[in-house]
Amino acid sequence: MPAPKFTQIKQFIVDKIRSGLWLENQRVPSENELAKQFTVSRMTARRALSELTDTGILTRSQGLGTFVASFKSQSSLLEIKNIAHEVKERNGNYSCTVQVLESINAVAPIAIALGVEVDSVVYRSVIIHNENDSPLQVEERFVNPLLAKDYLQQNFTALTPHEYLSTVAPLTQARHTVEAITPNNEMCQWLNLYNEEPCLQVIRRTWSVNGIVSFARLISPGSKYRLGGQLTFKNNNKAHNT
Amino acid sequence: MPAPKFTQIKQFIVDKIRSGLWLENQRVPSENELAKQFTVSRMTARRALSELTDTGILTRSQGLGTFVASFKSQSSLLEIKNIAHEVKERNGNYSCTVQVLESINAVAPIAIALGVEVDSVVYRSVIIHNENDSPLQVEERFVNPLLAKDYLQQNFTALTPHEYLSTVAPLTQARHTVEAITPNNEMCQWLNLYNEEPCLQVIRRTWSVNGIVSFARLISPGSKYRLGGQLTFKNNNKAHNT
DNA sequence: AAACACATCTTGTATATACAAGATGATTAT
DNA sequence: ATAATCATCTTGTATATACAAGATGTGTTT
Repeated sequence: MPAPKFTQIKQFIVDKIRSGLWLENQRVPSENELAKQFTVSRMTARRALSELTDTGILTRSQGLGTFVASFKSQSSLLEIKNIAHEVKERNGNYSCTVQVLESINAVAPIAIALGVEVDSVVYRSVIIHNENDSPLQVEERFVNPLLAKDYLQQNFTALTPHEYLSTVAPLTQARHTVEAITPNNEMCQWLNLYNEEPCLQVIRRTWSVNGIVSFARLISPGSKYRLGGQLTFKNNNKAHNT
Repeated sequence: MPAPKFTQIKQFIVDKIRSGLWLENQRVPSENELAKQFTVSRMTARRALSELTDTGILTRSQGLGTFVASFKSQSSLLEIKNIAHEVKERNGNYSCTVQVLESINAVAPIAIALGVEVDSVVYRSVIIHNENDSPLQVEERFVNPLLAKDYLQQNFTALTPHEYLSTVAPLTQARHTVEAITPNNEMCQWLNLYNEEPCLQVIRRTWSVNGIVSFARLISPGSKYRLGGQLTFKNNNKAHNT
């Protein structure tokens, strides 16, 4: 069974660009030209062009034509993956230990980040994620008790906090920031760091319909952890989980 | 002029999910059901479902149906933007100074990263990017001289290295890693750091048809710079630059 | 020379139709 | 009871057609 026609046309265009034959901002054949060239209908040629436009490889302009997208000042993307999956992907031995699971009174910055009143009760958990029994990441999480009231009763060695929270409050949004920080004493102990090593800190806030569900700090030693990402000119594979 | 029909259907679906009425993994109406409900053709309803699938909001499975995508272990994305644009976007005063512009003999790690022979000649530039005359980021770049032979003759205060390289060698791929590092003495001087502050380091390798064009280290003090990103449930706006 | 109208290219939206192919449950035959 | 068949739902691919709307050059008129 051959590849669908629109896929063949996509591949044809991507190859031209990858090989450098078609340069940035250069015009690509119109829908009608491609349709004639590949003896397909205009709608099929259109589908190839549209999908490549959606992935950022082409840009289109009504009345003008279709062009190879420009790289200039194009923003690239980095992935933040689930740490347990990441460890398992590289065949590491994943484990985690729950260090703290408590309810505290929120000081101002925490309260503001969670959208609750200062000094009100919030839940806090600290979990250490290990790769081959060596600490790789500390996850400190503050949770809005109104939106996840059974949080403290969970067994987080079985289900990660993020997975649990996904079930109790449907998430609608997530925001991240990444920065380099100096770990404090407590953090050095958790991460088993002798000297103060710079750490990568990811802050993740997740939102549901009813407000901010939780607020997490993911801290990893700079020598052990890095974020990766790439921007490439290949067909995107659509994965389906049934 | 009202919004196109397929957009209205997309909005309808996104609203249901955002409001929490349709939960993760829940089934959404089929193409035929939506077509009947909105009195449009099946192809129009299909377009709405397909586009939401491409953006990761829905998942589809032939023979089964269409479902609200799961958040579980979903990887989120961070943007790496052009630093000059970033400064200008927040109304800062952008400037840059060229510290180093030379040709050197590549030591092993540099040569390997560039895909050239050890000890062969490569170009090196160090540029400091300032926001309001205070150093925000150091860009150290190693360039393959075969693919950009006029690199040393450029005026990088007018055109950034990345922009220049885009014109001489069509880029086909880019790869990034982000990590937290301790700056060395030289770097502290460039960044005007008195005490050793953790820094965020982005390493960017760009590829063209003929090989690796350049290899850049972008280093910013952790207190001044962070990467941000969000994952949200809104319609994506397609911007077109003519 | 400037302004207008027109033809013609482009992409964008929308429909109707046809068949392929995966999943599922009900029916039927063994 | 088990297995095979079938009908029917779903999504996936592909085409032909129609009109809308943006961009551009070519005449024509003023």
